[in-house]
Amino acid sequence: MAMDERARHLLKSLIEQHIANGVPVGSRQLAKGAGLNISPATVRNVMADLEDEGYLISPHTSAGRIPTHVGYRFFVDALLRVVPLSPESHQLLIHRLGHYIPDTEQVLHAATEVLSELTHMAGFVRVPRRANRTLRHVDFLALREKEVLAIFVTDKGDVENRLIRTEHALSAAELNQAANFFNESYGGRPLQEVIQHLQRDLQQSRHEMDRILRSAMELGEEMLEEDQQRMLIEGEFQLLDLPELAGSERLRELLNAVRQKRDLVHLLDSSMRGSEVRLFIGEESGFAPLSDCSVVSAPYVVDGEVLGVLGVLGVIGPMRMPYQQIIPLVDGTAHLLGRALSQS
Amino acid sequence: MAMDERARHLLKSLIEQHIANGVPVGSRQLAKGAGLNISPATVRNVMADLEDEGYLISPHTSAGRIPTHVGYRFFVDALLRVVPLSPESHQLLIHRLGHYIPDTEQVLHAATEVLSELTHMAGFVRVPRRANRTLRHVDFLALREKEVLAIFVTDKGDVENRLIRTEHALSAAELNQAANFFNESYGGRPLQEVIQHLQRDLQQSRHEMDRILRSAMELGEEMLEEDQQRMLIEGEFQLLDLPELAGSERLRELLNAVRQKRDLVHLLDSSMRGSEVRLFIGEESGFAPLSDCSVVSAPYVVDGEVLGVLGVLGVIGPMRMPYQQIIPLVDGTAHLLGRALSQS
DNA sequence: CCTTGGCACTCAACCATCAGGAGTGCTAAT
DNA sequence: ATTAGCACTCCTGATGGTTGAGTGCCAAGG
Repeated sequence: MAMDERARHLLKSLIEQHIANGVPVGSRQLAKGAGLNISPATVRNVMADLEDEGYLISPHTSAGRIPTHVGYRFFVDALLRVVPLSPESHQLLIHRLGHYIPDTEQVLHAATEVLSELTHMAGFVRVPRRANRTLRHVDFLALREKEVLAIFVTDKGDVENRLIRTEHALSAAELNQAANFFNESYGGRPLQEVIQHLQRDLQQSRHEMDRILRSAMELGEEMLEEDQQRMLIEGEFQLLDLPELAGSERLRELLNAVRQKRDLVHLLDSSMRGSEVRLFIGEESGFAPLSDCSVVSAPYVVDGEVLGVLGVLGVIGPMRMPYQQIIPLVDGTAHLLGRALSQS
Repeated sequence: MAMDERARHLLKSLIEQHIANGVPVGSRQLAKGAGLNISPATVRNVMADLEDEGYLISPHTSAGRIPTHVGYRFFVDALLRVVPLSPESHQLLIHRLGHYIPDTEQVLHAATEVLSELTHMAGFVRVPRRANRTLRHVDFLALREKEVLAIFVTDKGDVENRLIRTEHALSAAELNQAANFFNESYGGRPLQEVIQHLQRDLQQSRHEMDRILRSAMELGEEMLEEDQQRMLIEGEFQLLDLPELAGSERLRELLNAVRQKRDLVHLLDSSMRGSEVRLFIGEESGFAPLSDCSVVSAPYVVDGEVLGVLGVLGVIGPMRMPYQQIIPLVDGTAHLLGRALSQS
């Protein structure tokens, strides 16, 4: 059964009130706040219906009603009118992300921080996948007697390094030769391809220099793996003073879960397809510690949609969050971050 | 006035009981627990004296007594007998830090984690100062049209990189030449010296290539500065379920302070001189958010005392912590970490 | 049929009261 | 100097009544 126009209005008003105050909303309050000229009794009838249909729930007999996650979902899908970003927020965003900063890390960090600051919730930025990186340059340096430092550089400017122990001392000349070989054979080729090649070629080889190459290959693998997992999070502590979560146990779990990041990363990667803001409200995330929270995420695109690189960012907060403002904020941040990382 | 032998014993017993249970200790309890054959009334007299002298305090009229930070200080200085590390803990330490891992970051991380795990408190490791690093190698790579990636490597295997925008496109040959010049002029020289030199030489120059060198110099400066501030912290959340801090406000402050790290770093650097475990109990740290906490820290030495490198590590927890076990644990971790980082 | 006032009912929150227990300080006797 | 005894304080938990917000249902009125 389709919902009554009036019922929709009341639901909307109820959720807005609850978002604003955080307390359950009663019929008297709602009747007044909704601006319709109807009595609390009528409102009660409507509320009872909404409860039957799963949009509302009553914490206990004599305490108004609060939205369920189904209610919130209906609210954001059908009732919510997103407001444009406030000028101050927009200014701040531009100021922090609007101009070119060459260091990727720094930009990602700035984005995480600004999300957390403006929303007073936990902000996160998933480090973009760079599956299509190509190898730009490799160096092998002899640091001490039997230690070689391998340095990998990709065309995107990612640099990764690792110390490798060797069984015999290797001369600078030998290492140079190996690096040259590496650069000539693999320079400019996709990292993934490089690794596959190496994996085949070095299968049985036992030569010392090949051991170095193999270690180097492992390093390359790490580079691909690592950013599979990386995610910046800022402002988790803001979650500490959300009254709805304040009760001990769940909060600990949540913070730990956020710290672990693993499942979170999973959840978010699924939301990377598509180019719109996405919401996970309460249980919708299918991830227990987040049952009381909502996640608002948006993918961002670096260097064009086709060959480009994708990432996700967003915020984690209570279900009761001001979606009208949070959504455009997350959206705007995603656009700006994408642009900041794209500029050549 | 020197403290009575019996008073000392009672103070010791009281603090031990309080550390074990977390609740204020009354005269009856204490009389029983101390093993002396005296009545609660006598104990009360002694306790009253100890309170007058500032070692104890009574939360309210009819609730036993708890130690003040002065009491704890006297306890650890004069009464505490440190027990040797438990075999299990020792095993775990050895397992996690006992063998050589070439990657410094990884070792530091492992140490932080193991501190937090074994103590159930927040563990931290201050990244060692490497003021005496020398420059090992420099690379300049043209990534895109007008972007140069500068890579610095020190003799200790630290690698740092930064993207530099240039006004004109520079050829690979030009960059190579610059890098060669750099490596030949400065390779093997202390980083600090390199920077000073560059600062003098590049003062007025406006040539594009010199701009790159100047950017490179700034990168070098960052390398020196950065690890001035760096510190790893793990397990802050463990502090969440300390009943004594559970009360909201202070905890938020503490977590934020820990997050900021700045003042903490200050505090710890002061404790780096000397080679022993050091304790800051409650207000002693002179750092408000830590008023309810104790910090147990120990310096660690990498590559020998004279030319070596110094760092600090330790834990942050409630004043009421089992010092007898925490102290040797922090001490042991410091030794092992020092050794793990020293092995060639 | 929808709306509304009325009414009985429920329940959390607040408050006061009370008993019990732990602990203290003081005093007087040993 | 030690200790038993005692009066006193204060926290804690249980009990119970009151209040106020809110509900559900019903019956009357548009």
